Amino acid sequence: MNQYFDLDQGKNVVAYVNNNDCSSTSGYSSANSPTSMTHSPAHSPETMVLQNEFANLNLPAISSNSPSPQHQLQHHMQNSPYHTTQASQLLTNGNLGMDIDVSNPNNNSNLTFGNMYMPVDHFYATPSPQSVGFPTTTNVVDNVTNMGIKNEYTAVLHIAEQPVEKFRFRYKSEMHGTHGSLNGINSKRTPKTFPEVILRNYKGPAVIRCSLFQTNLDSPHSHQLVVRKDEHDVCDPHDLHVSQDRGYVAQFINMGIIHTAKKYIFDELLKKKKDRLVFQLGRRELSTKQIQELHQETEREAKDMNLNQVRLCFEAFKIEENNTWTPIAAPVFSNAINNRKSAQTGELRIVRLSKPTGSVMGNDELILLVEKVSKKNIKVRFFEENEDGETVWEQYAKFRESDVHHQYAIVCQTPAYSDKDVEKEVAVSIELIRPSDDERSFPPLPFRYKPRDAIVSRKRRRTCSSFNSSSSSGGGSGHNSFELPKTVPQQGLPSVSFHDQTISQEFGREIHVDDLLPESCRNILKVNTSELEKLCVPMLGMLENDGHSQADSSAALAGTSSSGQNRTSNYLSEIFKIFDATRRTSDDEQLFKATRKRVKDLFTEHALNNTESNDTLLHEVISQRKDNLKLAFKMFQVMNYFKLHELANNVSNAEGDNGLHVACQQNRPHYIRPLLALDCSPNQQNHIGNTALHVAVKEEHLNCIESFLNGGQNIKLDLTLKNDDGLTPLHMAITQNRYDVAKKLIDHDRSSINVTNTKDGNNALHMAVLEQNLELLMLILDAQDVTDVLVAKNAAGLTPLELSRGRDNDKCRRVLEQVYADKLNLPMTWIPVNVKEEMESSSAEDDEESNPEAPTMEIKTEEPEMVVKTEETAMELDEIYANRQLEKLLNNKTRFDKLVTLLNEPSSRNAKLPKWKELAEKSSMNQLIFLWSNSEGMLNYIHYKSSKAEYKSFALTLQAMGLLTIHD
DNA sequence: CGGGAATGTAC
DNA sequence: TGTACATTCCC
Repeated sequence: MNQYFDLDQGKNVVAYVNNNDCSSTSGYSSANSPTSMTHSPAHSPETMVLQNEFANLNLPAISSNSPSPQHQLQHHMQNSPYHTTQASQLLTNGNLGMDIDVSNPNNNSNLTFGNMYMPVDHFYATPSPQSVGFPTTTNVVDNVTNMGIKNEYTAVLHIAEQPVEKFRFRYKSEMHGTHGSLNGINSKRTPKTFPEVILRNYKGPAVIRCSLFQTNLDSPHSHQLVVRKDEHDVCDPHDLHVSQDRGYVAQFINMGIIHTAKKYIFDELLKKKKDRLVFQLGRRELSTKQIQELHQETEREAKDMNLNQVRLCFEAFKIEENNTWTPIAAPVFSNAINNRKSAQTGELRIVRLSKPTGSVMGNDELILLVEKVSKKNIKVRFFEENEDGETVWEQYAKFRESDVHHQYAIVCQTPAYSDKDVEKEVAVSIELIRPSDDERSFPPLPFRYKPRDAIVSRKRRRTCSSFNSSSSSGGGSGHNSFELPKTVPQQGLPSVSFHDQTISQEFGREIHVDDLLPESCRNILKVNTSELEKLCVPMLGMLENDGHSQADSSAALAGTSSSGQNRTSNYLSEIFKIFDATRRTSDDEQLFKATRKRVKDLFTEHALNNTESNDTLLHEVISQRKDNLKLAFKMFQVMNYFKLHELANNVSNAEGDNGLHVACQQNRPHYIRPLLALDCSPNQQNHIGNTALHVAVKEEHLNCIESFLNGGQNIKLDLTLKNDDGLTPLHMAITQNRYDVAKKLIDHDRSSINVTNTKDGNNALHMAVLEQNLELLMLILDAQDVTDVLVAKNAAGLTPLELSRGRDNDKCRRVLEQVYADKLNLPMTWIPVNVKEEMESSSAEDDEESNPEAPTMEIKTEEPEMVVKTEETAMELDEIYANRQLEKLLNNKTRFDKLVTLLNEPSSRNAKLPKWKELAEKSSMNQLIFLWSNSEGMLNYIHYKSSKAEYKSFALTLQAMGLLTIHD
């Protein structure tokens, strides 16, 4: 009667019993319309079958089974009050007869699992001939003391493998095609595991049943637990036969969960409950009253059933000789299975932060992009843990419900950090918490609190404090080596041109200003100051009368002039005047020192008066709206002359920018080398963590980048510095898909490719993969010793290769797989000049958008050196090129078909030999020829099954035969 | 397979 | 009419 089949295709320990085919296939179907439910189940076709099938079902009273520990626990936690109440009620009522009280207001679960196997139920509810005698079964030890309250089965069901915690429930309309199955919690790609139970303490054959239950009630769930069986989804319950020789293990394989649509919840639930009751009652028809009560109960349950959470119920039965099913163990329930797609139960994840840093003071606006959350049920937790993983600090971000945007973004304000006076950045973590189930996002994202000082005092320290120190040194007592040049420069004569002087002498080398200046500017410095002054005056606005003495000038300068521009020009003019005067009387060391101090003070004073921006003269001179080379270089000259390097070195404005930042922002590369020579630090990070190089990259000012990188050997550029977005300049270049920029950076310092960003832990290679930028990918792979980059894992624990597999990123994946496979460092510049045109023409024919990685040709023309390769490399390039062409060929149906036709033609060498066979021979695949009947087979082999070597060889052979490029 | 988006429905 | 959530559809 029962049909059996092995879930595991015959070799598994258990057999699947399809015991209610009919009822289950229609169980959830929408065809099962509301109206069909009005039928009395007793007369519905499904039930008829059920009845026939289980006509002899017997539920013998298992006298006196006190609950197993598991059982007890279960009920203790879930409905113990009811259980006892119900049981005693049944006992005391004594006249229940056929009627089970299904309307017990106490609890929705009148028909709980627990109680349905209680002898009292059976005693009163199933007075069928078979039941009346209820012989104690041989396998169940009867140690009743108090019927109905203490049940005990000796046999015990044990869950050996829980189901996964999260699983996508699918609607019925989604059930075509194969989707994932409900795996065990320990399941991996290989080996897979499945929910599994073991029946212990029992001898003889038994059946283990698995069905879908609600999580809060001991009642079936309206969703369907289905197993795919020849085109049909068979609904729960699912029964598996177990026996001693199989170790009593039941593994439930290949199950899916169907999300019952709202409108069918009631119907499905009612149906399940009816079926269940009928089964328990030994298959007799239900009385009208029973049905009525079932309806009411179902209505209640359906109203607030958790549709996103289910659990599995496992039961064990013994099939008696008369084909009655006797429970032999207390039912057990799996952990909850959550609907992966629901915002209420799905995984929490922070996809991205708007910025990875904030002030210790808190209240910074932070935007989190997140996976589906519900605004009423989400928190953002900031926390800090010590080495032992103990939480030492936590705070929640502030936001309102309306700050949760469309379930996918949260705009919140950072909490203040516990210690507002930290000296260094503090690394903390951020996670999402869903209060309803205490689910957390994983992994936590790093966030850095920046010291108050970093913002405020960087401003003060760098600008003001350096000024302060200089003014406080007013006594003239040198406290700093800069201030006491042992030798006063003797060249301070008007006739001495700037380019005779050297700067950066500390470096033990000489940089001639000449070298640094653009051709066009050189003779500027030859003009004397008064001429120069004339030149700059019109640009800066009129100078005040030069009647000020040095003593009173500062008041006048700082004074009331309304425009900042004007003030600047006043200061400049004053400084220049001093400069000129000093140069004329340069012999006096004392005078030089005094003058130097005077200049410095003016410089400082000017910046301090720029209360808004804190810009220094240097900043202003560099960043004028209209670039004024003469003025700027004059400024450099002054600073150099007076040895004011420390001013240039670390003076930053309110934004934390030094002169280099400004130059890069304004795209004025000609200032970069002079500034570097003046010790303006290239590694200084402004208030958002950007170095000047970051700025140049961000603005894509190539010339600036170049100037930087060519700054000279003594300039120690640190390419590993990360800005507040957690990115190095290289990372930014990749994000911006700037091959040219990235190349310059990598050429300058290869080691910088190993740096991971602090945003998501990706390194340059990861990022190139994400950008799907093959050129960049190759560029990075080309760097020597890329092993580290290849194996580095990002925050999500993925290597670049794994990352490339994640998405539709075929090209990158293939390249990476190749590289990983044979640890061959592919040359990055892979397209030799001689094939460029060909590439261009053939790729032009490809649909452009499907070819985002199509090489950008300008890159190659811009970088002629990259295509200059040794012969050896050229070979490799050929190979790569051929591989790539072949790939294109195989992927393009039109061309593929053409090639098939072409190769089916007879060989030119031998009319009896088709071209494809010739090809196979030449590419050393003659042993495989028997596999194919024509060229198509061979091409498919090459496309999908060939080894790398075969593929390569085939590509080269095809190329040699001139067949690699086929045009439409 | 999973991810994502379009479409539908109820407030 | 707009929003959130449900359902279906699609790659």
